[in-house]
Amino acid sequence: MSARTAAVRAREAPSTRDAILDAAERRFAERGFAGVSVRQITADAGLKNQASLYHHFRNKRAIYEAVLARGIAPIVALVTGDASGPRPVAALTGPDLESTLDRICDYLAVHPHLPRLIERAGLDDSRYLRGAVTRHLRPLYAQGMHVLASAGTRWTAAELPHVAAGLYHLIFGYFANAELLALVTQDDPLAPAAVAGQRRFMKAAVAELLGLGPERET
Amino acid sequence: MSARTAAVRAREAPSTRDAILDAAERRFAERGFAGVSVRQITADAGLKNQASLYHHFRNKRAIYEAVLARGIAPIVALVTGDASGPRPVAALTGPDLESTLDRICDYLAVHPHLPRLIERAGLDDSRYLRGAVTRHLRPLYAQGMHVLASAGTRWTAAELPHVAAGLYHLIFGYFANAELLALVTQDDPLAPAAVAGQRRFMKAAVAELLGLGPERET
Amino acid sequence: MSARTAAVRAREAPSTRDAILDAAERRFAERGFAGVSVRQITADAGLKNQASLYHHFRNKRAIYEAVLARGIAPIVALVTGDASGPRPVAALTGPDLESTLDRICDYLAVHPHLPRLIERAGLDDSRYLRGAVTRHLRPLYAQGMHVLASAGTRWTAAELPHVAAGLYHLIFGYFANAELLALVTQDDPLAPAAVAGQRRFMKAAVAELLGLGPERET
Amino acid sequence: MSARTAAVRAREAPSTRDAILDAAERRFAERGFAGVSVRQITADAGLKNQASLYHHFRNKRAIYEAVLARGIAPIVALVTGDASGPRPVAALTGPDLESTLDRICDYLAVHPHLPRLIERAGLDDSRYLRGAVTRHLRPLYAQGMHVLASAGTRWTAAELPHVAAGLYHLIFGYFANAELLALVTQDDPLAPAAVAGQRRFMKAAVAELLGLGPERET
DNA sequence: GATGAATGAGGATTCATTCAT
DNA sequence: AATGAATGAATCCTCATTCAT
Repeated sequence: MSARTAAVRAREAPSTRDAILDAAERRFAERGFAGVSVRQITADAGLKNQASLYHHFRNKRAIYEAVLARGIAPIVALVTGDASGPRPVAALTGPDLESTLDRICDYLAVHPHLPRLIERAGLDDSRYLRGAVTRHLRPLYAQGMHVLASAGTRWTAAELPHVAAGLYHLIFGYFANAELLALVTQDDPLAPAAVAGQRRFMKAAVAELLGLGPERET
Repeated sequence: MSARTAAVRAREAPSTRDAILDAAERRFAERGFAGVSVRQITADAGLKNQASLYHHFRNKRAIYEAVLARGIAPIVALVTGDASGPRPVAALTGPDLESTLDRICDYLAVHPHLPRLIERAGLDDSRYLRGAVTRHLRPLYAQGMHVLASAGTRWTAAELPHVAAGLYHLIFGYFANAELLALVTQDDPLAPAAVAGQRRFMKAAVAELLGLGPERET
Repeated sequence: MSARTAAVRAREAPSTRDAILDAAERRFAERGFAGVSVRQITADAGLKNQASLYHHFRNKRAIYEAVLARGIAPIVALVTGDASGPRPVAALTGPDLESTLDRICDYLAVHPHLPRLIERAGLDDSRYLRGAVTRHLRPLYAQGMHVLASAGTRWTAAELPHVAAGLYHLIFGYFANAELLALVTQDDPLAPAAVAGQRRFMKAAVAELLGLGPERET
Repeated sequence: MSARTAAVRAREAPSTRDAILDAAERRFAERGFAGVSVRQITADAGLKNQASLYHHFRNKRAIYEAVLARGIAPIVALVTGDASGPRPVAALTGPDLESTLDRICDYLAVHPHLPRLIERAGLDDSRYLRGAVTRHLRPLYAQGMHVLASAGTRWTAAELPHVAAGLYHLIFGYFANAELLALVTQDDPLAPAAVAGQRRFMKAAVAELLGLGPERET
């Protein structure tokens, strides 16, 4: 049932449920959980009545969690290299590093409200997302730490969490704060040229921080 | 009378207005603008009634803006070196860099909800904080860009905005997301040891990114 | 379904919406827009909660406007003779005049809060009812002027607006101010005898003012 | 004390108390008792704080009643011929009628918000102005009835109240509803020409209704 | 699966009023 | 006489949710 339903769903048009999630994702990213009303979501989803929404989700929080889960999953997959196995040590050391960063950058540039949503969730009172954290973020973190440790950077074990957090903010912060950045720089941070610039900077910075960049090898 | 009153006010009683701002600052940092009710703020501020609050602020947004202004100012001062003049090129190049980062780190570690508040504001629908941005953040950004440009880093002019954003996220992200980090790492990121670690990492990372670190001089 | 539903609605249950309008009409007539609280209206309408009301009307003003529209329409119809065409010149000249005044008098005596409501609306800050005026009152006025002009009274064109206003106040004022009148005269102005008296006076006065009364012909 | 205080007050500048009454009079006329806030009144009166107002009036209602009393008195005086004695039978019969109507018309044209205020008070829930009615309006009414009765009109005793009410509405309605009239006719009803027209119409109508007009003498 | 109606709780804000200064 | 601050109650309206259809 689960598999078949999913398959059917994937094919079969925006399916209301997805329309709700789409609308909610955009809204939650822009205004946060408390700043979005169920009414807005249903309206955006093309429903005429809020009651319809409760056919698909138990309550507002359930929508939020579904949005979060659906948004985080592909990003996690991006980092772990889609194969959710524990293999991708290379992803952070060899030439794979570059392609991983490229994929992340591509994805975030196209879905800038996802990092925004996630960053916001991180800032929110943590008891509201304990679930998502333990389910998605902690494994990701654990793996990242493992990779970092076995990659032979120059950082001590005690420093690794700081490195990890730093990389995370470096990469996600740009896209998450695109709107603010636009306001400050008066330039569109998601324009192709700007994204290209960010990609270059990001790669260089990551390489340098990890002590693996080409510049350091000379 | 006016002068004395002001002086008295500055010293003694939290003056209601400050109590409101204090309460609001904490709440807004934790839950965001939409997530905080005026009722909560007044209660936290020790007022018996919401109406009292409106004697000091026109509306909820005015409180928010006052909180933001009050919170951003000292941080801006920290970066610019208190003297708001255009002098602090050295702050990012010479030995002053270290002390500036130290001061920032110290301040953020003691007031971790301020970076959280600011980061949140950055994520919020920008039209709600256009004021704060143009008043506080843009000047700060302009100065940062100026300093970066004259500091002789290896980055091109086009890359500088990315560098600036990166530094910002690197430094503020850690403290802003302390609670999330605690959840993920199961360790207190604001414990002295952790802060010390972050300080070391931060300095090293900044030095490296700016191409001014001791390692790069060889 | 739509047609049948409408038909059903028209017959049975006060349909909530009408209950709201009924309650609001009475209240607004008694106390004016500002003097009535939404709470009172919902309570009078038999609703348990104010929120229910907002399912039928966008806000308090929308209720007010609906009440006004619903209240003015039949009165306009009364004056224009139901057929909203431009025919009713006779209504003010021939024997129809008497019957028109009779119908108006009958209607106002049964719904005394309608003239009260309308008079109140006229006194209120005009920007709040510009809509109702241009939609209902101006056409009515235009038609009245047309009839008056073609009725061959002794008044000049410049005097006609004053005549029209005078007739309006003469006819509606009595019923609108019934409560005040009761207080002053210590008699019920809506008692059958009193209404009959008013009917006689009204007819005589109108006839005289228009120069069409039987007394003047002798 | 009363006499001297009054004398002093009359001389001595707008005296706050009068400023409050002036502001309240305008506001109450425009929006009615419930539609005016104490804040607005104090602001209009040039006071910086609502508390100041309570130095001069016990509460909002006291202001309203003072405004009403102050506003009605001169109008009553106008009708009764200033000498508040029971003499003015002539005022409605002889040549004095014209001059009385002239004085009323002059006064109302200059103070159009007074009839508006009074008409509004008449429409309001009567229990709020029972005081004003019994103190000011009932005596006026009684006297009017007396005059009418002894003036020898063609109306029967039973019809006289209707005549009185009709005259009242005829005369006061025009000025009270000036704003509405302006909206409907798209002309300023208080412009000199319009007032002159109203004066002519009013005199003619009153004369006719009382059966005393020059036309009727033939 | 979708909708219209209803509802209790709570949202921000304003009300008239009082008190100490 | 005037003001700043405080307050309980009320304002209009929106919240998320449920139920019958």
